[in-house]
Amino acid sequence: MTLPPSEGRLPLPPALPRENGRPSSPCALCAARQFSVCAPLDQDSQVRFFALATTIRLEQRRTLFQEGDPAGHVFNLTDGAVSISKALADGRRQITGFLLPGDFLGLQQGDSYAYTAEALTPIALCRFPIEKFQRFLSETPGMEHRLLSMASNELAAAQDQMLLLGRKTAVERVASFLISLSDRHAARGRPGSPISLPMTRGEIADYLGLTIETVSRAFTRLRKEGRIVLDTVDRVRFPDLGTLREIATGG
Amino acid sequence: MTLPPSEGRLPLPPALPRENGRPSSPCALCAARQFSVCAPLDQDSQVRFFALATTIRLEQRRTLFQEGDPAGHVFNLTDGAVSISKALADGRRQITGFLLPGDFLGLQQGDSYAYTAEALTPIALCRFPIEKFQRFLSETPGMEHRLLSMASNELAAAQDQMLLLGRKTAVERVASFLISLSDRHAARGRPGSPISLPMTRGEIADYLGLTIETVSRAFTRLRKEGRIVLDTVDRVRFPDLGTLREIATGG
DNA sequence: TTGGCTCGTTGATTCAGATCATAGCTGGAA
DNA sequence: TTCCAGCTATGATCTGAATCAACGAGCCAA
Repeated sequence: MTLPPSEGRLPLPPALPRENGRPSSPCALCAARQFSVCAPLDQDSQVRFFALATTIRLEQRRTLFQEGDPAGHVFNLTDGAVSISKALADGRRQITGFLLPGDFLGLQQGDSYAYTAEALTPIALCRFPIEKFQRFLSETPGMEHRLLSMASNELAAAQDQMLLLGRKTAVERVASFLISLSDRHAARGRPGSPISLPMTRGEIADYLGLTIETVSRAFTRLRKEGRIVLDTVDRVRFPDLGTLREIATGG
Repeated sequence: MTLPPSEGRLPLPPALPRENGRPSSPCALCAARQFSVCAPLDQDSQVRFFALATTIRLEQRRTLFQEGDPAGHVFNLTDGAVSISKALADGRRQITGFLLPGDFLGLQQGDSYAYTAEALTPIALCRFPIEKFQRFLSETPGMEHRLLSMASNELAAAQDQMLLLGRKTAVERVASFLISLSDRHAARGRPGSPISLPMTRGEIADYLGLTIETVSRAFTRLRKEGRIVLDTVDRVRFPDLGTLREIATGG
């Protein structure tokens, strides 16, 4: 699966004077900023915050960190898409979330990561040493509030996903997945249709608690019933979001 | 299902001078305090915090609030057990969590509750008007930090539950459920075995994404294999937590 | 150009859990 | 004490999704 370089995704920020170092503040150029943890910071705080960060890039399919690794950093995704997942000893895997620019990773209790994070596309992130991040949190009014608000949203999304995994049929799951991706694009001010799918059918299956074959059959059925149009295998249009939303919610 | 009054649960706090009003500070007597959002507060802050609260009791099987209700309050559970759930239009229901004393409810974005909360047993709670609670949060250092830490824990638990719902077999789900209840009891300094189950088989089924019959069969199988002992239908002993834990994690 | 990957789709068959049906148990009400 | 309603357990059957299998398309490397 190859993504068109300039379609359906936020552009990578332009190369910076001290890429992989500590440029003064490229935040002004960061397309993810307004959706990130750093959104409420004033100019001065933003500079202080960014000074703690190292900007990182990672190629598609690479692992950012693994479940069980000692947790030394937290991350703010600025470009690309990431999956976070947990696995059982025998290899069964559940993807618990797909992250988009502005999403935050690594917030954990304890001293090791509770899940694995992998790049679905080439990604860019701000990486913060966890102690510096914690200190900044406690010194900067509004930051914990912002993180709490983001965590609340994540918790609500997690509950929706539990309803999906526990009680929805295969077609309802796929419809819900597409709707929620579309909504997240729209919430970031980008078109909700068409959207590109940066993940494979196998990754969608691991997210929805299904197999590859069942996901494929659900796509086929939605396509034959006219609920979706597959321009390519990784590009979906929604002729009738309303009906799709009804399917997704079991209406 | 009747729970023995003084076994397996924290005792209800003794009747207070102004029950259902605003007593000065019974927090000293509150068995849930050290596990609650209020744990890190000093004596003075605790009194100010409690002054915002109304103490509430609710009978078994009553609804505290419903998905979609306008959200005016947040709650701190001090005694008993609560289920939180979401439902689809046709009645399919997913219980997303069982809350124990010290757990916090109602934290939500937007102006309505995103889930339904029901009393599994007679319960006692501290109820806070949401604006007063928010104001206290912003005025009291450490409170948002504490809530963020609680939300992180909930998020980690939610991810575990997604792995369960997406990828575990029926027996693994029931074993995981029992282990996690046992662990939560132990974390509160109470015995991890035997434990009482304040919920019906139907509620366990709605929590595990199964049917009543499948939950019942899984209990029977675990019992016949010697992994659990059912003293009564709502009281479980664990002769071998190690093996049960292995079953739960797919080992 | 060819060969060998991976990925996605589709068909045939199997199976874990859902559904349907029945019966025993328990606790509260009369 | 009896009765009844709700809960739990268990057997029989059904079914949605998993598994097993085959194949075509796209892509890269030789």
